[in-house]
Amino acid sequence: MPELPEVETVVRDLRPFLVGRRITALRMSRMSLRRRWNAAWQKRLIGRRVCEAGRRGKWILLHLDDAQVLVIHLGMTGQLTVASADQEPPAHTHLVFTLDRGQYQLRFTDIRRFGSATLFADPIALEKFFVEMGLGPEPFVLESKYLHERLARTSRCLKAVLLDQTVVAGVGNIYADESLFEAKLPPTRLGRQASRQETARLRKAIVTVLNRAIDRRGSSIRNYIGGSGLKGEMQHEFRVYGRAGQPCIRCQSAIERIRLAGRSTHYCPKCQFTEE
DNA sequence: ATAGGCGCCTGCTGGC
DNA sequence: TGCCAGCAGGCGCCTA
Repeated sequence: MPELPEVETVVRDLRPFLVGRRITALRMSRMSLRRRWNAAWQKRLIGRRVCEAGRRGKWILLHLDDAQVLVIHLGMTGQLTVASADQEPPAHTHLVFTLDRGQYQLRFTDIRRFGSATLFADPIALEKFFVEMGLGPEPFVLESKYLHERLARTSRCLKAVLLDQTVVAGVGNIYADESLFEAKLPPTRLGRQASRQETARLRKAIVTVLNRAIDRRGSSIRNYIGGSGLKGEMQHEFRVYGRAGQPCIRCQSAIERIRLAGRSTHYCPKCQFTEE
């Protein structure tokens, strides 16, 4: 579910509630998450104060006062929220952090359990983790020259490349489709067939689409909610995602849906295939 | 080395 | 009404 705009919204929502707060207790479910939660981490977290909330790609970073970093990935159905302790946590809540005197809780809920929670000793260990997985640059500092180099050496289609977190961090299935529409490029075009001009258009489109989605607090299709429990509004402004059969907003052609890179892919068969 | 496919999970929807 | 297939915003691992 959550791509960069949703994760950014969660972080922005959580920041004022979390920064300066101390973790005084931690309760966890027996269900394992994708990256298995280590029971020994409990001891390392109690008594720590949150000093910063950040994001890298789709990863949420909670920096603690002793340099440890609690890293959370929302997978497909993850929710990270701060809520009053007197309201019952929803089903599938796997981690509950009591804050300060217990009036508020930080909760990690994840129906499908594709998400994860990991604790790193310090920012250096975290950086090593990102380097080892080859996490690509943030879209907002993505350079067209770099993107063109990455595209030039692959025979995968543009859709597959955009989903690859080692090329650019944070784009997922929705915003890949929306970015390709914005750039007027076919999702099926091979990476190495993309010209410099098209690459520049694509880079710009990604930034435009992600910023618009952040302004709308992300997309809530089924499970997504922000850090304060509020839904996003971007789903009302999709131009291709989930619009198969409906008219293109630019040329009225029916939006098509195919399977690409194992994912449902939406595009306009006319204006994304017309040479600029 | 690269690219495609499957598995991991649960819940919901639509067709029969 | 009930059942079952198919689908869902992600990623890691395996194989060819």
